[in-house]
Amino acid sequence: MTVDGKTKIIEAARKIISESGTAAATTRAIAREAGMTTGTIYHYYRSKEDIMADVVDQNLSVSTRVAEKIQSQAYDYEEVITDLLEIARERFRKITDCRLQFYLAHESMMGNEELHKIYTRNYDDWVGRAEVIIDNIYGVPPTRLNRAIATWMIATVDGVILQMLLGTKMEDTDDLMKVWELLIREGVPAILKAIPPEI
Amino acid sequence: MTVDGKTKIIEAARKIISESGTAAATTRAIAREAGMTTGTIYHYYRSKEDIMADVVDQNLSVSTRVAEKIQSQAYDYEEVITDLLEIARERFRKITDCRLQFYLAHESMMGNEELHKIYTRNYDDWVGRAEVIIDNIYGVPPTRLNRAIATWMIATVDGVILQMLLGTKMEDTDDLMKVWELLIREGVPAILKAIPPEI
Amino acid sequence: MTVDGKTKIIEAARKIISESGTAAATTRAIAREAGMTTGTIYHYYRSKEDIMADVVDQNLSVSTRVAEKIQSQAYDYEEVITDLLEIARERFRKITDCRLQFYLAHESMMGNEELHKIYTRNYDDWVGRAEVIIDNIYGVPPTRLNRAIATWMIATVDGVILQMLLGTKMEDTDDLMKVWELLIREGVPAILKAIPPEI
Amino acid sequence: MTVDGKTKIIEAARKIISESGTAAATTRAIAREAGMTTGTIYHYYRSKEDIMADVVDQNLSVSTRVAEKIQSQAYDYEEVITDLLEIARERFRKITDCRLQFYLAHESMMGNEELHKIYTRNYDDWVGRAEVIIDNIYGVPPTRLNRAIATWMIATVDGVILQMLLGTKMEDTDDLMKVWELLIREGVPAILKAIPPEI
DNA sequence: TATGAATGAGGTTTCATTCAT
DNA sequence: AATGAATGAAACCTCATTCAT
Repeated sequence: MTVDGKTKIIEAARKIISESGTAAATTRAIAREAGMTTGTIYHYYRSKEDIMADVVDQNLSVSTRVAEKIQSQAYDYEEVITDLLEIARERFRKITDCRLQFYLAHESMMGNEELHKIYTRNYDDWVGRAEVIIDNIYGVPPTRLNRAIATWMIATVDGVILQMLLGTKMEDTDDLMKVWELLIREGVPAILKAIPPEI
Repeated sequence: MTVDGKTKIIEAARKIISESGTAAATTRAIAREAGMTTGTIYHYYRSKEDIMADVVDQNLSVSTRVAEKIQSQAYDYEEVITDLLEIARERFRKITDCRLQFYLAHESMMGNEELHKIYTRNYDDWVGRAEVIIDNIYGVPPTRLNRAIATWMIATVDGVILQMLLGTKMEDTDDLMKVWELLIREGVPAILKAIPPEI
Repeated sequence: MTVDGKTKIIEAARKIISESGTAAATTRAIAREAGMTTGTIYHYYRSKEDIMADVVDQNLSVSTRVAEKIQSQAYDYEEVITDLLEIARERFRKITDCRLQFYLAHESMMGNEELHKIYTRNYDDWVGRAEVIIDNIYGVPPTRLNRAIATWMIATVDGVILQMLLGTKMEDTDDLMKVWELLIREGVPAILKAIPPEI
Repeated sequence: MTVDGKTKIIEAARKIISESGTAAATTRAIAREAGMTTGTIYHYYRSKEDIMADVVDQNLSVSTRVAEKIQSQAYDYEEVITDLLEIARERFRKITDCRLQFYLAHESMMGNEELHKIYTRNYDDWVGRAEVIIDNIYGVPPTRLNRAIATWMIATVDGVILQMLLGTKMEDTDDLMKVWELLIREGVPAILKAIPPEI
């Protein structure tokens, strides 16, 4: 079964962006990588923007699928912790996909309305899920700060990935994972316990 | 006292990038904003890359100055906490500068070698300082994970700012600040206490 | 009875040009409008130029049919006048067809050799017919200027239509028609009478 | 004194359009004709459309100047007739400029709003002037049809030029001019006289 | 110091046309 | 007959950089 044109184009674009950055992902380069001419690209897509939209879509759909996995289960403490660890490990491993994600974030910031909507929706979704998790697994009544805590939890992984992408010499991933686990197991409960009841 | 050429150019570039992103920062645009012509720019800088390097340098030096302030004091617990809170509040407030920083980070990620070096050096520096702080204020003997913890602390603020820049509907800053304080005061100590001594 | 391919193509091309101009009449657009693919078009026509030639041919053949109607009658003054009025009224009404005609004229003007030949032939024909009419209905012996007069008569209607197509705020069509009638009934005879016999 | 860039570009564009049609007036062709590179063109103009706008402007301003010449005088019959003859003769002679004018008319029809406004304004202006002339030189009281007559007078010259541009084998210009003169001197008065007073 | 015209490589996009199926 | 993927030349346009003045 031959791979169809759109797939080839998206794969090529992903590869180039991951390896050489956005600037290198010109239509000509994508065409070359995909083994076709620029003309052919426009047989499948109406503009470069459309190509990028598809690249994003595919990329975010992966992230979302991971997130969905969690919610579909009952909130068993150990299982959820394991999943949260897995999510981080997964993202650290597929640093390539993250690169794409940051490209898209950048585009979104630059005024791409379409992407902006997608991102707003997605972060809202992710933070919402994290909040539900916090509400349910720590065995304490929900507080007004739970959503802010959820925001920090999502943010913290993004921040680490940002550093990875920036190429900082980082502690080996194992140490980072250990701290992530400690943060979930010890840090968050400690924070929750410290929140005064009147809030 | 007349402002010299280099300064005018850097200021112009900063303004354009902050307001409209790196893509808008063409030599022509910078020249216009700086009140000179493209030709003149090349009297002060040999290439656009050199300009960008200076923009980053200046920008990061501001962040570094803030960080230095902390280290220059004795490690009084309350004072350091206050400073850490202030750093976050400051960054949330000056979201514009963060924008600039993020744009440059993007550039760096996407293959700009010069920027890459600068960023690597800076994050190394910041994480190092954070580590020293952790080593000193919590009254527990340093562990092998302290550097990883420092990494997460730097990362977490970056991640929140990323969400701000993406325009996500966020909790109000007050809540975010409260959680940040709780993380420093309660979360980190809890993590440190939980680290088994053999590590 | 199924409509054959060529007809479908020509109809599609006519529709597109009338509504959106020649620039919009790409092979892809024509194919879509005709309910076929670009490939199929090349079963019926060897090139786009051939398509355009047929479009013009059909369009002009309509105009010519109108013109022929006149000549096939005896030169009864009232009848001819009525017909001349009808021709103008008809053209003012079917402004859409004129649009097509004007677009094609533009193409011809701008270097399309094929179209150029067709137009030359057609105007020659029309002016010839107009000349015969002038020779016959006004009851004066033909003069050397009759052909030039015929040229102006053809031209004058074209010019008014040009203004209509340009969207100029025009007098209502009734007034224009009255003047056209006066021109035929009074203007032309006056001109003919004034031509000195020695010409 | 060296000719400046804009002038060179406009001259080049005019030359190409006049000689080879719009389709031939690509940016590359204009650049080559003007003795510069495409890049330089964009130093002076922001888009091809802007170039064309200047081409139009210059062109129409010539026509307008001619029209203005008439109105500034008292309405002496012989003088006005001479001027009207001169306008037609002038336009027939400078057929090159007319070519440009028709290009612009076409663009206007194709949806160029800017041009559309210019054309509407100009034709309004021209017809207005023609009406004033008719009102004043024929020594008959103005009728309701005078504006329609003015419209036809403007249109008729346009129509003849259209035929010229289409490359029809035309009567020699002398004959056409004679008929134009007869139309002004004999045709129009005859029409005016025939208009029933109640209108 | 400063100018700004000029360059030229490379960007995205369009489109008539071909050809294996 | 018909498809539609593929081609490739050419369109408009951008921009860092150079250079005579």
